Amino acid sequence: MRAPGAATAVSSPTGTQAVDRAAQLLIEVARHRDPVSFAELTAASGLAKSTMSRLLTALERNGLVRRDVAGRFSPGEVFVSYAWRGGAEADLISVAQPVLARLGGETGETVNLGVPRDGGQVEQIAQVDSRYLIGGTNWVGLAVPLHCAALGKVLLAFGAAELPRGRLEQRTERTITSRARLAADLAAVRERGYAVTVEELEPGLVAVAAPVFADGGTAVGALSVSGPASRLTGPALPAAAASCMTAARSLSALLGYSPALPAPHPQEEGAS
Amino acid sequence: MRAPGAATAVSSPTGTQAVDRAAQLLIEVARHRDPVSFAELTAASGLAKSTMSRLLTALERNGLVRRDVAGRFSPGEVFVSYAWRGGAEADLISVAQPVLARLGGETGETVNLGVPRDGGQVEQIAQVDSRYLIGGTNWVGLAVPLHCAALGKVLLAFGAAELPRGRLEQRTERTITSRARLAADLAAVRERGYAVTVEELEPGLVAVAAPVFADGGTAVGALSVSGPASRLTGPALPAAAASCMTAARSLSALLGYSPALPAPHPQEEGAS
DNA sequence: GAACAAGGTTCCGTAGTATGGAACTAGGCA
DNA sequence: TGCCTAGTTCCATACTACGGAACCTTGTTC
Repeated sequence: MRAPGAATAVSSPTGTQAVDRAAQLLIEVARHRDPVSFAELTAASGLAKSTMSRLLTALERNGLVRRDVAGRFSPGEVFVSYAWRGGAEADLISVAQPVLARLGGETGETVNLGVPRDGGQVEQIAQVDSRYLIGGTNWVGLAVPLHCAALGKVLLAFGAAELPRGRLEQRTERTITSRARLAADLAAVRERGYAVTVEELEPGLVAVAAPVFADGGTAVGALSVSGPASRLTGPALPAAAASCMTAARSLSALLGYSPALPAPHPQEEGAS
Repeated sequence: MRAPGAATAVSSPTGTQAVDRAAQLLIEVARHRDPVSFAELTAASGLAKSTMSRLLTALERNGLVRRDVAGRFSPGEVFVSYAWRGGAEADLISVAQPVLARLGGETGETVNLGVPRDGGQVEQIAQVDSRYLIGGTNWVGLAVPLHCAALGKVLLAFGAAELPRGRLEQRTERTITSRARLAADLAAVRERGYAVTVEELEPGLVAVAAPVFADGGTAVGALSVSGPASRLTGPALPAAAASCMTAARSLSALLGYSPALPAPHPQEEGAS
């Protein structure tokens, strides 16, 4: 049990070497979009072939990974079953909660996590309330049109949602209802990295939002900071946006997104 | 390291005791719809508290489980990230492939795996071809209306899809276009456990389909056997249906569905 | 068609690591 | 305040996981 050529001495006096190694293996497999080969895993972990073989066999026996005919590994039934079970949204909320709370603490404004819904809408699935007396009411469960919400614009800009056909509803006099103007706005969103809506959804309501990426660079949701136009004005707006982007990046990192790899240009073809 | 009171002697000379135990723990957590408590896990596994504590800490450290404020455990970021990444469909296909192959071998007819799609359609995502010269062409990627496909009827009957608004398209003269008649048919589907379409989608095409449940009893897809009306007639039809149901049950079991628990009545309120 | 190479599995002696009991700590309750 | 439940840390023990080497299987080269 000497570890002479081990890649990095983990220096963990935890008493769970085997489990840790197996867990890392599992993560490696789960992270990859395509099946991973035995050799790749061996190289990545720096473990002996024999150890790899034992660990992978154990994971396979338990249904945590599967081995295709070519001998490459993908996530097993346990993962597939989990994904189809549909409980992932509830778990996303609790993964996100601490991040939301911190963003709320920083800005003092209403914070929301939004995900795309069928029918060209975005639904708020988690919220932290404003610390002010005047602020957002409870929006959890509420779905609003994509084109006039900061959350929605982010989802559109980063390819997490598509605009429905038909006319764009004019919620206020400042709502963008021209697809051309919206496309230009979305380009700006991609450029800046965040979206802004100023009284486009409701008079007096201002919001900023930033994208949340899952592993692999897919945008899966967005984080927003909303408040009354009276407070979110002047320098407060970009400040809130900066906090929002930082929080969104933290959440993305929690979901395994490594910003190092691709580039924040997931969707070039524009929105629908 | 004696295992005196161990629940069941695993009798595994595999050399991966710790990993196996951790894997079982992880599965236990992933299977449950609600967070699981430390005590429940200890009881379920029969392990010592100290061992549990170490294993759970290791899993938590690696992001495979999370611990909420009450100390209960849910699947961790690795699972959440996997689920949102969207690769689960590709994995479902490969999990299902062996089951499809066996069903194809048994019946000789075209076998398909279908999942619900937006817009009231069902898409075939995997297929095994008929062994006959006349049989289904390649339907993978093809989406058809729910109400006139056996796969679609199953999805409707078991709550995996909803009928879209608007008129039901009349594909053939035998297509069911009355919502009342369809509802009656769906009730029969629930009763029998499988759906049948006789020339309702295309003249000469007969199909049977049975539901696939994921862990927790949610219907996530359906398995079908299709062939020309000339072959799938008389006793061949219920025979194919029986094989189809058996295969669907196998696949459900692979996905962690335990038929023992609830009851095959996931949706009482009818379709849409 | 035989020798070779690559990729994985099995075997095996070793000692490091995981083990369970007990002691310990932290809350909740009366 | 003291008891009780729930979980973590400590520790000596010996079992389990370790890595190297031999072995097997499959595909490739000449």
